[in-house]
Amino acid sequence: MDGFERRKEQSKEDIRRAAEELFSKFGADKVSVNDIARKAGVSQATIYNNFGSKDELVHDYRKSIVSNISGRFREILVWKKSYLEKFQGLLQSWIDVTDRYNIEIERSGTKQSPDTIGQEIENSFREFIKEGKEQGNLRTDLSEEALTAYIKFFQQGIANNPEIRDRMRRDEKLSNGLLSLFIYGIRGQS
Amino acid sequence: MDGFERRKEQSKEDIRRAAEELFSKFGADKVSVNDIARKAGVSQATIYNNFGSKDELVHDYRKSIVSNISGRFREILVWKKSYLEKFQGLLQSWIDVTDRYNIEIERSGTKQSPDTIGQEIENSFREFIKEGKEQGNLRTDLSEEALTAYIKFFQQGIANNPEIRDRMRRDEKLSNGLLSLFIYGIRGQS
Amino acid sequence: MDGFERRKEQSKEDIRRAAEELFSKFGADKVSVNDIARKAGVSQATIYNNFGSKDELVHDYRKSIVSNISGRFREILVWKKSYLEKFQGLLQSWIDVTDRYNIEIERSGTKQSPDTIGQEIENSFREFIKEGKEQGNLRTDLSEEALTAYIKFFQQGIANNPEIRDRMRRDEKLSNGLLSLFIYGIRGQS
Amino acid sequence: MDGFERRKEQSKEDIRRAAEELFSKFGADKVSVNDIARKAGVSQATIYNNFGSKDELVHDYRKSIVSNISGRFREILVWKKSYLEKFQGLLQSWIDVTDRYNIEIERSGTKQSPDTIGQEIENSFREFIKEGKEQGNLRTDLSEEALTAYIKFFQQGIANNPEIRDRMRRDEKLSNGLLSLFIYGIRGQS
DNA sequence: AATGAATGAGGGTTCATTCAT
DNA sequence: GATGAATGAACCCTCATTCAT
Repeated sequence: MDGFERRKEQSKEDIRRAAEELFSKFGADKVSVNDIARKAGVSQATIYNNFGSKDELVHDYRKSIVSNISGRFREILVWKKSYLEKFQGLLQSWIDVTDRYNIEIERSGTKQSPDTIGQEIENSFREFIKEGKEQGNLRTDLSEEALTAYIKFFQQGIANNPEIRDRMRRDEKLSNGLLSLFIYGIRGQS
Repeated sequence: MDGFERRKEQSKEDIRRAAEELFSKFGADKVSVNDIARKAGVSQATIYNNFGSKDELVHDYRKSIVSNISGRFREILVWKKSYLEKFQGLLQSWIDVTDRYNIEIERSGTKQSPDTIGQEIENSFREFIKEGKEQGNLRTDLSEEALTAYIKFFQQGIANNPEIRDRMRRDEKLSNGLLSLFIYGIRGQS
Repeated sequence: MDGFERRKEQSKEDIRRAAEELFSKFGADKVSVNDIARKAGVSQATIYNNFGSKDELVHDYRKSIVSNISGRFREILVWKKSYLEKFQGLLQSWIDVTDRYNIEIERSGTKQSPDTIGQEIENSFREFIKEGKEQGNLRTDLSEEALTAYIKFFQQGIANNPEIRDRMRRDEKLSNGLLSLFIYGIRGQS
Repeated sequence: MDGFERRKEQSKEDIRRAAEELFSKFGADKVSVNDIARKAGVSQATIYNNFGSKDELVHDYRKSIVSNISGRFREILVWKKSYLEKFQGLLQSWIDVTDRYNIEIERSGTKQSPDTIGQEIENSFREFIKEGKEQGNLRTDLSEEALTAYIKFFQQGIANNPEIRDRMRRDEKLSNGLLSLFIYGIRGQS
């Protein structure tokens, strides 16, 4: 990659970074192309040269999240550890990614592109659930559907509540408590 | 209240109703003041005379949700039924309200007002948890904080996933499955 | 019409007038909404309030031309005068309208709306041709198609050549010459 | 001409060709420099290196039309054929060129350069008219001005109405009809 | 000499808000 | 008190043009 390409990649990366920061802070809807341009130190036109449209920029942003998550999750799923430890790993990964991107769980019902992020997570967890059931780590009396929804609630809950994420990081008791709740429910281990 | 004031209240109520319908259908961001005015059959200016700004109209909308929820929850909390039945009642209420208002979980980081809706729900549940612990219906080994977060995840999960709400309504197994998961977690009843 | 409506109509008429002047001078493509707004002494938004889009404003402009022409032509077609005098009348009308609007003959082949102006003129002339043939004022050895095209060339020729229009107005000899050419062609009266 | 210059000329010719194709298809206004660059397989900057500005490129395009027409016309004017046949030849040439370049008749009032194409045609025809008058093929009772305008109307009529050109090519009767009209006018040969 | 990248100026359009009546 | 009309600021996007390499 010579000087030219480096410069282009530099700009593109600057834009990406600026977009990431702003999108994650305020949500893509609230961020204008102008905002991003200012933050990246380029003109609006440069953004269009590099990404074509705001939509594509948002797309790129979401794709980068997905790829980030996918990578982390794939790694964890092959860990040689206990099911619980893996689950903790997934949760921690999820918290990290969520924190970084301040992911918005997209509302369905709009004409937006499908929620690729949620989809990716769901797929990963689905595999995890199958494994858990097979290995006797999960209840077998419930449908995959119910388990998926349950896990989804957790995952989204973490995504949507930064203040809880915050407290989890500082307060291990809360972290463990939630994990325990997840595993044993509100009734607790008998 | 004389004729004038009655008419004024009439307009105000029309606006409120129009706003509610549109906000709940498309989200406050996607609805313009003009949209509301047309739907309410008044001029935009009338909206400003009555509410001062769009922000205040949104505020009003959110407050009406809160008061709606509060009422329902207060009723349920004094039911003479089992803890579980009450919980089911709360959940159902929450689903109903969520469906009606298509509640958006507000993101922090913006200059918006604090998430009054979530706050209200949280308060109600906090009381419910206290009661549950006292009556031995909930694990006592976990902090109120953890339990609150857990319940919040559930509540938001239902709010944010209309397709799951939908399936719950049609498929009692899923509904019961999720309730069971909530109560006993993924490990299941021992 | 009270003060309110008058004000609105005032603005709308101002905008129309400004648009007409600019469109006719530079062509709709070269005129921006901002140009019109400045000339009309209103904000761009006002134009959108009144016309919805630039396209509709252009539409309105073209429709007003058509209706202007139509009226004039209809009047002339019922004149109790000789065929030639009528033709002169039509031509003069056409020159006047063309001068006022500096009509662009739209290029076919683009996705623009059909050339309603040309269409209207053509219709009027078609009727005129039929009458001329019936009354023995026009050659009957030629197809209506050929005659229509011939007349169209004349009409467009006048539209597209302001400098000729100009000279025609000042120099009756040219005017009569062209009329004679139209009637007897380059060979001349035998 | 060494390798460098040859390559430069190559680029320049590529650009010209691309511009011609696009201008003639969509009109100079609707074609962006980028469009041309992509089609020519060069960078936008190369276009500026070779032509200085888009305006000059348009200029160049129009000049090439003029030179094309001029050449054809000059050839025809020295034909050893009847006046009518020559006229037919001119007309046919004009149709061909018009079809190839999809010539736009420029509107006055803009800051564009004068209509060089029309000017060139006019000059050619002026000569032709002089010849026609001298040889008794044209009426002598009319000013050169009127005759020129008459011919111009025809020429522009053909340029501006592709659908008529089309029908002329397929339907010899229309073609002959128009020629006859041109020669004998609407009154017809006595 | 050719290029990839960047840009300023301007395009059409929307919207929350204000103001004269 | 309600309204019709008007508006400034912002939004996304395009394009002719320039400049470092």
